[in-house]
Amino acid sequence: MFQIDIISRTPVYEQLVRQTEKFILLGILKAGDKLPSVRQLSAELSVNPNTIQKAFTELDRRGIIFSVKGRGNVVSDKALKALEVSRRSEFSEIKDKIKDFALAGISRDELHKYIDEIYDEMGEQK
Amino acid sequence: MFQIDIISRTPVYEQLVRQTEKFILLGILKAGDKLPSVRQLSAELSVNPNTIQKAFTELDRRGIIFSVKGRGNVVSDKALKALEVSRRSEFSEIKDKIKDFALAGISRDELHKYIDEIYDEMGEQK
Amino acid sequence: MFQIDIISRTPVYEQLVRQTEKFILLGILKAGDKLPSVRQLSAELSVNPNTIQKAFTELDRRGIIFSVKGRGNVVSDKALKALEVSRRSEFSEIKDKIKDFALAGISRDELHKYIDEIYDEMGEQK
Amino acid sequence: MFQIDIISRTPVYEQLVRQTEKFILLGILKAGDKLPSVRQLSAELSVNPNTIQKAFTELDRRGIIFSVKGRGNVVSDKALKALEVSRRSEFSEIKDKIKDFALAGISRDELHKYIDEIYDEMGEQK
DNA sequence: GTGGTCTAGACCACA
DNA sequence: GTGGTCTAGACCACA
Repeated sequence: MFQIDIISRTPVYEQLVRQTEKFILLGILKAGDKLPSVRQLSAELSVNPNTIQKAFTELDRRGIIFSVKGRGNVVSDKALKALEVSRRSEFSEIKDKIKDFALAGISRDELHKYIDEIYDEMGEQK
Repeated sequence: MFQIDIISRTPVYEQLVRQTEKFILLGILKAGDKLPSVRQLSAELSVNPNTIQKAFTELDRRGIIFSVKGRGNVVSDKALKALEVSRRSEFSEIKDKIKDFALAGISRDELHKYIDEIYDEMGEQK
Repeated sequence: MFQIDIISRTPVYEQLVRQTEKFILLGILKAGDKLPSVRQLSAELSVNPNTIQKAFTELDRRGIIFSVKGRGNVVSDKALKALEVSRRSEFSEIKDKIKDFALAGISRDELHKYIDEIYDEMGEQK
Repeated sequence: MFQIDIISRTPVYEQLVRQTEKFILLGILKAGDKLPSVRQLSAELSVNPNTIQKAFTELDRRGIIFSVKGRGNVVSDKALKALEVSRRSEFSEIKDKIKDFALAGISRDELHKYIDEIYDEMGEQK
C-alpha cells in the first residue's frame, strides 16, 4: 500500500503523511479503519520505526488519525472533512507558480488546456 | 530591489535566485546589466555573503548570469530565453498539486476561475 | 453504568478507576456493594480483561475496594472516607494550572465566576 | 534558564515546551529573542539533541517560535497573543477537576479562598 | 502486541 | 555553526 521513494528530496515521514492523506481522499482508507502498526510498516518499508512514528504523530496532530496507546492508529471521523478543508487552503500556494508562468509568457489558455487535460486524465483513472 | 523574507521556509539563496530571474523576466534586469556585488547585497540585505555567493553560483550554473573575476556578475544574453524555456519545463510540477485539488473535491471550474483572476490581476499590475 | 472514551488520552484503566470512585462519591455504589466481574465488564465495554483487572488492582491498592478470590470485588467500608481525603490532597494539583491562567492574564474574578457556574450547574443536576 | 526534572512523569520535550511558553508569558523571552541553539541546550541540560529538537519543532508548530535552518530559533511576534488564547482554551480542562472536588464535599468557598491565596502569592512574587 | 519517549550517533542543507 | 532527518536500539506504559 505505502510506497517510499528513497531518492526523493521530500522527507520519508512527509511522504508517509501525504500518502495516508491521499488514501483517505481516495476512499481507500475510511473513518474507523485501522492503519498498519508502526512496527509492521517499519518492517514492510524498511524504514526506521521512529520515522514511521513521526509520520503518525503528525497525522494525529492534524486530526487525520488518532493514536491510542496499546491499540494502534485509526482514521478519524473528521479526517475526510479536515483534508478537504486543508487542501483548499493550499489553493493559494500555486498562485506564485501561476504568476511565474504568466511572466514567462505562458498564456492563460495554455494553462486552462493543461488543467482540463489533467482532470480528464483523472476522470478516466477513477 | 531585492527583498528577503527571513521567516519563509524557502531558503534565502533560493529566494535570491528566484527574484533575480523574476527581474529579468519583468525586464527590470536586461542582458548586459551588472548585478550588485556580493558585498553590497550582503550588507543591504543583512544576509551572509556565503548565501549571496551561493545564489550567484546557482544563477551562473543555469546560464542566467556569468561571473567574471574582478568585474562582477552580469546578466547573460541568453538569460531571458533560457528562463522562458525553464519555466515551461516547470509546468509539470503543478500537475501533482492540481491532482490533489481534484481529489479534494475542487472542481475544474473553480480552478479556471482562480487562474483567470490571477491573470487579470497581473494585467492590471503590469 | 461504566462508559469508556476510547479516543481519550487518559488510559482506559484510569477512566475505570476514576468512574468507580465517582460512583462511590455519588452514592451510586455503597460500602459492601459488589462490582461487576472482570469478565462481565470486559464483555460489556469491549475492553481487554487485563485492563479491567489493572483498574481493580489499583482500586484495591487504594483501599477503595477489596478483592476476594472467588467472590469478586466489593466496595470497602472506608471507601467514601478515603476518597474524600484523597480528593482533598489533589487540591494542590490545580495550583500550577491556576498559576498558568493568572500568567495568561485571566483574572481571579473570571475564575471565581467560572467556579460558581460549575457549582450551580452541579447543584441542579444533583 | 531551562531546567529539566528527570524524575517527573511528563516527558522532557514537553517540559521544555511548557517552560519556553512560561518564559514568554513572564516576559523573560520576548518576540524576536533568539533561543539557545539545539546543541547548546543539549549540552547544557545533558539532554539528547533529538529531544531538544522535538520540543522546538512543537513550539514552531504552535506558532510560538519559528525555526530557520542555519539561523536558529526565534520567538514569534504572535507568541504572546497565541499563548494567552491557548491558555484560555485550557480553561475547561479544570472543569472536571472542580466537579471532583465538589463531589468530595469541598465547598465552593474553600475553592474561592484557595484561588485568592494563589493569586495573592503570585502578586507578591511578580 | 502497540504507541511514545529517549539516547547515541551520523549526515545533509543552509547561513 | 544551526536546524532537520534518519537509523539503531532500548525501555516504558497500556491493552
